[in-house]
Amino acid sequence: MLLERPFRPDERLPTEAELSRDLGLSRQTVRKAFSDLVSEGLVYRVPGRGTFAVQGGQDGRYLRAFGPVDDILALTNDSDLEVLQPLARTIDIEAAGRMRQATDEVYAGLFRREHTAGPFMVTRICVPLDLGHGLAEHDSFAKPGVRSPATMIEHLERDMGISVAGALQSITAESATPELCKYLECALDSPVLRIDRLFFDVTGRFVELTINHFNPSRYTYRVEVRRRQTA
Amino acid sequence: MLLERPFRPDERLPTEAELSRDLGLSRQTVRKAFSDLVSEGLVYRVPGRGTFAVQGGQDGRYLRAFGPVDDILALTNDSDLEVLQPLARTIDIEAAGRMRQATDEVYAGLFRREHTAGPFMVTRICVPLDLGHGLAEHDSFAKPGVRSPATMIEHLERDMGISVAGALQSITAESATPELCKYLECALDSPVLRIDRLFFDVTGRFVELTINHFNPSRYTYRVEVRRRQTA
DNA sequence: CAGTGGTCTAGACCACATT
DNA sequence: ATGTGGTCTAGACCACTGA
Repeated sequence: MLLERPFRPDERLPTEAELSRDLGLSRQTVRKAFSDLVSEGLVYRVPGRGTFAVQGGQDGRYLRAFGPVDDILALTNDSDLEVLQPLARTIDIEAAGRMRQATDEVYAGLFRREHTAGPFMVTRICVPLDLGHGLAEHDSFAKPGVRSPATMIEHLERDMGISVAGALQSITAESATPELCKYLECALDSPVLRIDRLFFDVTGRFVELTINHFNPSRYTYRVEVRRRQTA
Repeated sequence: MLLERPFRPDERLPTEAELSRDLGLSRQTVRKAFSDLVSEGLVYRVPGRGTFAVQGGQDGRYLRAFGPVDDILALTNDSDLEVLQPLARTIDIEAAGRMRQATDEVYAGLFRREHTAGPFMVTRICVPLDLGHGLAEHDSFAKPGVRSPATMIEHLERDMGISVAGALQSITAESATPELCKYLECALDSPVLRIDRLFFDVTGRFVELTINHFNPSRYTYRVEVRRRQTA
């Protein structure tokens, strides 16, 4: 209510001091309002720089859940990533489109995650060209057969200076293709869980697309969803 | 850090005034700390009464996501619930156990949700005995064949005075059984999406268990997950 | 250097619960 | 009447950013 939309993506919003002065409210009240906007994912704030509008397109068809993105990758704990097809520059119109890229090219590769109990997930990972350049040199993503506890998100955050803010997930069920059977050690046409994740950073830019297939006998996706508590 | 665990479920915690005095902090600082605990789902607060510990058992294996529970039921929009098997008192050891009931009995029924495009979901709904008594009289749940835009959550909240706080979800893929094929209009052994939801109220008590099977060609589960922003 | 957001203190008034 | 959490004001200091 406080701020009149619309703001263009990445547009800088008025500062706390300005709003406090112009609206005749205390700074703490303005801060509370901004804090709520951040919680709703409408703006992001950078200490020393200001407050900015998030890129739009969150078309409301999605449930908005708030939680540690790190935990989405909870499967990462105690699991290794194995390179099946190294990350390489590829033409992938669909992936490029879903990440809203201007080109048809992305960096893409095929990977597998395994537990002690065996492989439970095959993932195709796609990243935009500019981010892929730096990543394609890591053995963890580029060397066929290499196993490591790597996570693409970690590399994006640590080495590329990106702050991943969240992901859009689409979850469905599919039949196992011959390729999936081979990698997941399941029967042909048996049901597999498919989860697509489109990651975005704090500015709303899409930074990674993963298409994940899970062997349901070795993995169940568990999520706790909580009603937004305004307390 | 502020408060030393453990607190028993529903145990009353010190008030803001007490902590502020005893710890030598301002009340606003204590409030901020409580606010964070609420966000993490560790306590709940009731105006005029106090602050209470949430029932334990959240064993940490779950991703904690924060979002409007109402939206979990987003599928509820523009969809009707059809009674396949009315809500009735039944012995269901597994359901009773998952809801941590003392007995082996629950109220359970089978329902179906349909779009204009046709049925897309079959759901088995289980509620504890004490809650079921009041619900089994609603036509929306008790009369075979009845279709209505009902939601069990709505009834729990509006008529039973329960505040649903969230749900534990387990998501996996299964093969369609003959019964599911009939109801979901899909092929035998085709993949279906299964989502189990265990709902709890603000005190941490489990109030409903639903076992949902989706026809993946008519429904995809979409969720936006965001990293918890402490801003 | 001035401006930004992040944190903290201190005090006020309110609606609501309990006694 | 008392005590609870919810909200607001007013002012302070800090770390960090950018010019």
